[in-house]
Amino acid sequence: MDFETGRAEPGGYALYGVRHFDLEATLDCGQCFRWEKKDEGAYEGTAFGLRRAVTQQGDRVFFHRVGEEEFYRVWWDYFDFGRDYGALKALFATDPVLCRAVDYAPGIRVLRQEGWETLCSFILSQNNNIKRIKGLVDRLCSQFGAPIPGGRGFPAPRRLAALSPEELAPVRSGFRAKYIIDAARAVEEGRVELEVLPHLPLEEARAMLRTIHGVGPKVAECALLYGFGRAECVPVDVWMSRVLTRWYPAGLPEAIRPVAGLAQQYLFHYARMEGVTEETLFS
DNA sequence: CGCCAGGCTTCTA
DNA sequence: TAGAAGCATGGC
Repeated sequence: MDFETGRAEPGGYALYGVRHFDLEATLDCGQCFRWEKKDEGAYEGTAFGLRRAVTQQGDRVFFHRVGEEEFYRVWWDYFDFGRDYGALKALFATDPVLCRAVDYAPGIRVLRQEGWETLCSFILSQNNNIKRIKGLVDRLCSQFGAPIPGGRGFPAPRRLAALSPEELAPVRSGFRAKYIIDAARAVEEGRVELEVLPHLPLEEARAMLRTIHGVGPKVAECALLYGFGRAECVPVDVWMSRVLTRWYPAGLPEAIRPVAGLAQQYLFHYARMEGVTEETLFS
């Protein structure tokens, strides 16, 4: 397990002896869009209808205004504590390129986010950068999400299915508005069953998601990996495409394929590291 | 196949 | 500081 002890303390729930966990790298590597770093260094965000703050100092992670019950019901899963990242990284260490990528950002974890929110967020993400995606998700929630203590939750499919593109215009999502509406209607009408996506044979899960207008291969892989727990899914953007072409022309090693999506997260972050150009990276 | 569509951020001159 | 590039998908 990736922490030694957890205990309720005044004001929240604390983990001690946390390993393979870098809050900043995890929340800032393009997999989630509803967390912001506050001035005091805390990350404040919303997931599963809960607005919370999390801080990390070394190997201590503190969940503000969280009790033990909520930690194990919500945040344990969200931060992927059910997975042994020590074992994962031992596997990745067998591959020289992955070894370097993991060393570059050893505390990255792949979050287990809510499926519907993840699907919508990655529909909005297409042809966009992280800063703008955060703005779009924020406006979508503040205008259509149900009130929760301290903010708004992510709008339910039923709420969005009833909207027209004109009503979604204040979100300023451009041509993606009609995609969000189709996704919401697909869920409402039962054309897409979110509950089965974690268990369906992978090709069927992909095909089901791609019946939604505006969901292509990249968005489908993102939703399955980040929102439906499908660790074998690999979103291939322009950076991952370069990584795969240069270092894995025959594909990722067999042993890594069941967790290829997690490998992807380290490789993607490494490939995009600051100050590195295509020439230095691929020389 | 190639091009364009919202709109915004980031990169480049 | 202006202008260009980039982004993922679908429609033509």
